[in-house]
Amino acid sequence: MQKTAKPKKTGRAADSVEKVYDAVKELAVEYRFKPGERVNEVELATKLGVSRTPVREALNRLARDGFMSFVPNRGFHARDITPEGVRELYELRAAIERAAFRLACERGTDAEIGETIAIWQNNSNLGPTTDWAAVAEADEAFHIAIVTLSKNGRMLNALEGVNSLIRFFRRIDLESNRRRSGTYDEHAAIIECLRRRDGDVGGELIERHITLSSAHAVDVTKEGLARIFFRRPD
Amino acid sequence: MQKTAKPKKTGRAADSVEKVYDAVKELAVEYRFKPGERVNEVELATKLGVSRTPVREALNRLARDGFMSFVPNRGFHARDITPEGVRELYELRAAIERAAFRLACERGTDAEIGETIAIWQNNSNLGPTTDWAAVAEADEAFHIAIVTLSKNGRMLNALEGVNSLIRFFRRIDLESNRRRSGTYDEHAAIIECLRRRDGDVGGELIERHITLSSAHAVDVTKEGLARIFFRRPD
DNA sequence: CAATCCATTACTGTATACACATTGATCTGT
DNA sequence: ACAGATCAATGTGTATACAGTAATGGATTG
Repeated sequence: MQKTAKPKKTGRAADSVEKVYDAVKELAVEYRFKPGERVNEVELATKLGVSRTPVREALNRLARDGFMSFVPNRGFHARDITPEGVRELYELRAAIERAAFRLACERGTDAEIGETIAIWQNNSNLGPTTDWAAVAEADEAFHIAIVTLSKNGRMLNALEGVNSLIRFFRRIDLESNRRRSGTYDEHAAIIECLRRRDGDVGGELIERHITLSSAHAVDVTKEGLARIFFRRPD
Repeated sequence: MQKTAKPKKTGRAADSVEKVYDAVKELAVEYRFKPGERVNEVELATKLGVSRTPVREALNRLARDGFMSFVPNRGFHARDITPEGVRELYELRAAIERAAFRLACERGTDAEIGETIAIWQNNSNLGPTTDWAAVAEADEAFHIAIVTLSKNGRMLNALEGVNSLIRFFRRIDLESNRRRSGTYDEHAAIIECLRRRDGDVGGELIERHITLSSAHAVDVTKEGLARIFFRRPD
């Protein structure tokens, strides 16, 4: 009997909430829900092959993550999309990453810093490409790597939450002409500060690096709206 | 028929989750659950007069807030208490407040800044007191007021989450001799920077102000442990 | 024709039932 | 006495039922 073929004969799933959470989070990250739209629990439950109970538990989690708003007797509604919201997220990200960079310079071992630099050098060898999803993924990984060096799991956790909330916009931002050019040099300068363990200068650099993106909040929001409403429903 | 006596004749509560969330969060904030202890769903549900369904929904929210950890098939467990965890929270708080202070200096109107200063002056007129809960509350309000001026709701939200996670320790910290003395002067210096809209200097001050507390993480954790395990069960 | 009212439909909120997993105490063989 | 097996008791995970609330659409009225 193959293991992957059948989900075993298990009478109980026992991890439905996690599965629903991951699936719905993915939908929410990509704005598959229209902004402000009510999320129908039975529909979602049916589509995912579970009952409403685990769906509601997952939605409660997602609400605390910032992906859903909840109105009593009116259920869960997908997050909105506004320039202010995007700007605020970028500003929070900048705050976390600046502080984390300074801690990383204090706490990262030589080996860890060297490893981080090596990974960046490999990833930046992508050369010219049009796979923006891959570029965005590498960018996110770069920033995560630095915050990991801060040895502050709470900051890392908070950053991951923010990242999932802005991922949709970050991709748009990186695709735009404005950011494409500068990103490499900015990362290079940040990496150089990390090598020198210059937390003050590097912290300022990374803060500005991110703030530059927050300045485009209006543009990426417009483009995001277009993608949400013009894409094929699939 | 009195209104408060009976919860009306309503057949459905319709806000059980909110009530449970608030009640259990209060317990978690004050460490009424022993660190790591499994939270018994039926027991909690019975005590609160509801069924397990809203209890589990509330616990799922609290898990995302950082008050509970969740292990499949083993339910929800109360958060741990460790010096590293406390330190990490203070560091995250410092990161948010520093950035928010700079934004507050840019974005707060003269009226808002004046109002914030006035509130602080009033609150600092408490004089010598031993009502540490009130002192801690005023302290938290002071910091919240500044972050509010940043006009960044996401930062404010994140800070409120962190605040609820460290409130237990903050009170201990403020009660200790170490912090009691310096706090007033530090706040005064920060307020003066806000008046001058000096975001850079004030940001550094507030960051250091908070980092000073993070340096006591080990001490407040020890004292916290003692209070958790030695207090009367009530 | 527009606005309002009302009945019907659709959806949410909570309780309960039951299957499965874990836990821990008792038993067994050595 | 003790490590491992066994089994009952406890507790979690999900589905379902039902009560109550909002949303919808058509009839009614000005």
